[in-house]
Amino acid sequence: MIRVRFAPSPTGYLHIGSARTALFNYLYARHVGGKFLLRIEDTDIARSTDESTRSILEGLAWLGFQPDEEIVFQSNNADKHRAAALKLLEEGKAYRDFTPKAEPTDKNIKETIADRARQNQGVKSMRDNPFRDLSKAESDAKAAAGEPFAIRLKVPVEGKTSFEDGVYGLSERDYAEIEDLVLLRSDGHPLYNLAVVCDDIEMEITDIIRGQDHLTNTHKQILIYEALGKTPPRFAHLPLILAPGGKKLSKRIHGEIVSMTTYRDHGFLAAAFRNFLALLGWSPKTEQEIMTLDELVQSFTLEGIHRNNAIFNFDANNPKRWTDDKAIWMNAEYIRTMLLDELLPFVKAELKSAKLWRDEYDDEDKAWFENTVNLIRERFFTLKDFSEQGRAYFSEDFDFDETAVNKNLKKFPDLKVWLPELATRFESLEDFTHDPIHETVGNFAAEKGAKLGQIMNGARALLTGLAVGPSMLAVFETLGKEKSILRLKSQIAWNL
RNA sequence: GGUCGGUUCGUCUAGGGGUCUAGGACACCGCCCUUUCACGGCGGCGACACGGGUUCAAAUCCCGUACCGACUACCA
Repeated sequence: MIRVRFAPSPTGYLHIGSARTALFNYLYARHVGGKFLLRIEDTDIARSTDESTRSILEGLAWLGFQPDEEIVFQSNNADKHRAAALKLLEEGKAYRDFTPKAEPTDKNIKETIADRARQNQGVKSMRDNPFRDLSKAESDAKAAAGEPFAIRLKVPVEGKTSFEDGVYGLSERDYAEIEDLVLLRSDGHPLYNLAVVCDDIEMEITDIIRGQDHLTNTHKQILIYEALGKTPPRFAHLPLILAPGGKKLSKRIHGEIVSMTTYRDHGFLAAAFRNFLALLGWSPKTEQEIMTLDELVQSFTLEGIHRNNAIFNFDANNPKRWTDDKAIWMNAEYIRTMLLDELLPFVKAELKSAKLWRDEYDDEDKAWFENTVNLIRERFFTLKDFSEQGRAYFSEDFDFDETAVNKNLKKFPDLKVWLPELATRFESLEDFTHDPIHETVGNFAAEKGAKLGQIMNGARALLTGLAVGPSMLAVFETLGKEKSILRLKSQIAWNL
């Protein structure tokens, strides 16, 4: 039985890269008929928060990835991790390091590490720790005397680790490049690499699919597996999702754009976003791009995953491009092509949250509601559009777009009397449907010596507040005789 | 600095020695449709990082360079 896990650390909301990692794990598990598990890696007490855990769970739920077994919280296993470290110490595969803990500097931590690595270049061996070969008696004595110590893995002097990565192929690393990593902090807290390995063993994980940033960690973890006498699982590393310019996509620099909840809150359909995410770093190798979850599951293989990083394209300074163009397009594609019945609940929820929902839409006005949604969805990009651009269809209280008013109304002052006049013509219309409306407006335009478009667009501005939208005949019909007349006569837009 | 990885249109990608004058999608531009448009149809722009090899033949294999990224913590 194949068992995979998604293991986020709760130090923020669900990141777009993590979401994709979760997606790929999920697709892989489903594809091979295995299990998809979830583990919260909350061992960094200083940075982990319950709030983050909730946010991550919420994001996963939105995307539709429910774990197949109970969620594992890594912090609950700290005792087991400690025991493993002690066992390795006992067996002589690890040692106590009595070197005093270095005080953290306030400088950028990444830079500090790189600087130190540069300085140590060619000078420091990975095996020159003075406590590495301390006799057991001496080590025990110091420990008994209460001297604080960390426990480090005793990496062999000669040899190399190697594994076959499911995406990157054969990966080898000389022991000389790997430090004697710390397993247990001097305050007794187990560290990441140890915790991960122990938990993956405990959870019987067979395949680890995670970000490429863990590629080099893998060698350290394999060393731990070996020390523990366990066979390592299979590994597959995913290329990263970067920001425009090829830089790391971070919440600190890029803000809410990297958070999954942002997409939900901006009217994205989970199915559309999931589809978009799947195509970032993976390809079905066909020309089909719109794929249902089932289709994704069916065609998902590790071979389709790329080795090069993908860029999540967006422009923070351009509201129209606040997120990746293709993601927006895909959402629009879903909105206008999915089964209407599947879309309706989402529209209902959106209207409810905008206080535009009326219970009649579920009852006597059901047909009207469905037709209207079907009519206006053609040009919409997100669910938000139903309550914003589409507001005039559901409420009398809507705004007039400035360009619509200027371009289609004020530019033709005659319309100020013509449109109310057209409304009067409508009053005598028995059958307020496509053909009679068409005839009435056509005759009216001819009478006035105006172009049909001039009348139609003026009416559009008055009836919908916008310069764009569906065919006006459909709009008249949808809004109905009463509202059409009322809005044509209204002088509000003229006084703006 | 070291180790490792990567490099096909602006972006996501197909391709893995000949079928490549490099295919698709998004974006952009133009035309058509038309009462508007953000729909639809048609078309256009646009890429194999660079330099050496190997080969009859290289986007595809090898080497080097450049650039980008990851790791190099008693973070995860």
